[in-house]
Amino acid sequence: MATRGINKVILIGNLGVDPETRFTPSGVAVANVSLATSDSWRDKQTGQQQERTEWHRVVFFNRLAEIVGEYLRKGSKVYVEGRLQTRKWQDQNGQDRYTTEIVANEMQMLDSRGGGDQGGFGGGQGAGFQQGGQPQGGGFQQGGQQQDPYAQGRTAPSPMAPSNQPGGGQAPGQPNQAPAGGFDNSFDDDIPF
Amino acid sequence: MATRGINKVILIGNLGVDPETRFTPSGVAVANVSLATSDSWRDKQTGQQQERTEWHRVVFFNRLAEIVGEYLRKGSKVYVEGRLQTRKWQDQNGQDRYTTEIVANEMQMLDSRGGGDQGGFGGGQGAGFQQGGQPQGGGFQQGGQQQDPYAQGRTAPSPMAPSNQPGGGQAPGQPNQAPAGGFDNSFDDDIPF
Amino acid sequence: MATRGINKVILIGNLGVDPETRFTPSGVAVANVSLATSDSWRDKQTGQQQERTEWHRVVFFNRLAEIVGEYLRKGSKVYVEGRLQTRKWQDQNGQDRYTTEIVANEMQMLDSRGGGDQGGFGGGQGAGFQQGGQPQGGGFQQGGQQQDPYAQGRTAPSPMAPSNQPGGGQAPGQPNQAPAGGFDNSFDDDIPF
Amino acid sequence: MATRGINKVILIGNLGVDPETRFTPSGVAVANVSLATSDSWRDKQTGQQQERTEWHRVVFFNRLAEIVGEYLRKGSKVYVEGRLQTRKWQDQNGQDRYTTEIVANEMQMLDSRGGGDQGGFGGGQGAGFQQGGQPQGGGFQQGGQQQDPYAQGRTAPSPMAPSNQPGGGQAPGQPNQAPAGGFDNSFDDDIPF
DNA sequence: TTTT
DNA sequence: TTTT
Repeated sequence: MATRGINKVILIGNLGVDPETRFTPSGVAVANVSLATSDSWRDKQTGQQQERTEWHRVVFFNRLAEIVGEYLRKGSKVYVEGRLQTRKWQDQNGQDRYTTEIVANEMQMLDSRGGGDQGGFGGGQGAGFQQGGQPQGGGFQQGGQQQDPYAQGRTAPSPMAPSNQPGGGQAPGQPNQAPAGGFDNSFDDDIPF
Repeated sequence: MATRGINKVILIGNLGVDPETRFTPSGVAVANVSLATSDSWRDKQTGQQQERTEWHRVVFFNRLAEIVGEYLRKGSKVYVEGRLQTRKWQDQNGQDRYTTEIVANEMQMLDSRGGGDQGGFGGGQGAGFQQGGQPQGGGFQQGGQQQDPYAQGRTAPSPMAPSNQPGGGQAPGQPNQAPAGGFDNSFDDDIPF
Repeated sequence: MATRGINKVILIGNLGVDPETRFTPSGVAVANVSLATSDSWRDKQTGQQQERTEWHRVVFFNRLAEIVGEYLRKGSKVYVEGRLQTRKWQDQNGQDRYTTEIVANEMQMLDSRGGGDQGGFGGGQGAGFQQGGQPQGGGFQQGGQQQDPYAQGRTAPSPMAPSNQPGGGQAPGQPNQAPAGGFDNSFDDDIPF
Repeated sequence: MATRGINKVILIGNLGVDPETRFTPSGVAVANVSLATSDSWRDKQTGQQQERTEWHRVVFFNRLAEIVGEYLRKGSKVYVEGRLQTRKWQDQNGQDRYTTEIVANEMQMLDSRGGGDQGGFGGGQGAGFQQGGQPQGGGFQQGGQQQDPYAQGRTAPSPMAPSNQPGGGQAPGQPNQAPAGGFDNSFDDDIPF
């Protein structure tokens, strides 16, 4: 009921890839999104126009995750409100790694027609959705240490849906959209997202 | 002048340790702070009271950094507004690592007497400070890849801010963020902050 | 379930007077608060230090209202998050008037000991509270036109708890904390709050 | 330089009418905009779908005002960040009136093609603009009491106070907010904006 | 009407 | 590592 301190993030940006939606074993929908925000400014020294893009890893749960999976696409412009959360996980060498995500509790689509590079969007201009309770996701994401380095942005299971199978990849039969097994992911050992 | 997208963070929390303030070779003040925000809620299943603390790495530049270094202490309660920024750096194995920070552009002290466990605070209740321009810090923090795993929260130079201490850390006179050879930091190889 | 557009206000300030808490006929707790935020800056022309205080009318409902009534006092420092809402009402000449309020959905006490000029505060430093659902207050505040010019900050019934008594003043027997009947309020006919 | 307290508003909505841009006698550009945000929810009692639109009066100064005047149109979808400010003015009976506005310091266009019902928009998807200093507008809007009831929503009827009167409105060519002599404005005596 |  |  109570909250001590404020932890609030507000983003407006575009999806870098299609959302990855999956379900936890307990049936909770989870969607991961990579969101770009860009700053541009003129360098005072050189007078050059500068631009930097910041990529944000955003996680949605429950109904919000389903809406994200259904309506958002690569390129979609969205408003996201949420809170910062840093997860700890271990890479394949057993070393601790940290990934900071925005756990969304509100989302608004800012495109007229879904914005992405794919059609079939049913929403209008600026449809918005909220998520009630705090600590979403059935608590499984509050977890401390996770053994799974795989994450959004790769064709690999997400850390949000950890699976400790040795050979890497997704155990068959799991309600996960990620492609299964047998692929070499050694190239991205250190990539947190 | 222009900004595409919104990237905004609002935090109210307490400092976990005293701020680390230093100056870049070009004379820009930089302060690092570790800020805790806590959520508490009652678990619906067990009825148990739950609490989770989230730690945020916050970076201040210029005048804001000086104020932080002067007035904030471990335990201080502050309001911080800023933007999210993920830095890439390499650990000693040459592997890419990422650290997400809040680059502050506004700060307000929310203690009556500095709040920390140390006295000597000159501020009153709720003194506030803002920072004008965007991309602060002379641009050096916009950098892409950094070689330096050292960070705030350790008695070691931060990647943001090399310090010239003799006994380990940064070699004197080295105007860069690279780790100075010869000191043992193996204990924190994987700690991004 | 859906929201179109974003309407968000974030305030940190001090109460100008004790909160006014009352209950609607249907039993919903309502608290009104007058919150001050101040800007200070140096005038570029004259070099003079300038200060301006902005007063905000904040409304709390349900549990949040009860907490406000119990723990906040004149002088208390609080964080408030909510949405803007403009109410229309009619003055005694039947002319339309408008009052803009912040309908709070989150509140955090930022004092160590309640901060106000009155004791008996049970909270600690930074106790926080949220309110779940949107459109709070049982919907009665969504109302269009209200006949009641009385408002917070006066010893008079609030527009939030409208009562259409002809002679002005509070009808006896209503579950309202405001002082009842027989007082002259003609002097503030045009004051919206 | 300092700010005591936080006074922040974040809106995403659509313009109800074309912006009204003008210049103060000292040459400061000022743009007024009426922005709609809508909430929709399902009534718990009746199960009926409910919707409410909130209208916000937003003021832009300087460069931001010029951009608004040039690129925004009725229907445009925008992100606005600013602070709340309540102005006091007197109606023709000498009675004090109050109008609450959002003084914008950041604006982002969220349409692909300006969104409004008029073409000619040069911006892309999500062009953003900020305004540096605080107290914008040359200080004239910080004023305490203003004698001038004229505001946005005249020359062009505001959605808040629509009046399609032919003879009313602002005298043409008058590039300021001062009351135009000898014109009948009795019809909107009580309209604060 | 607050706060510094 | 903070705070309650």
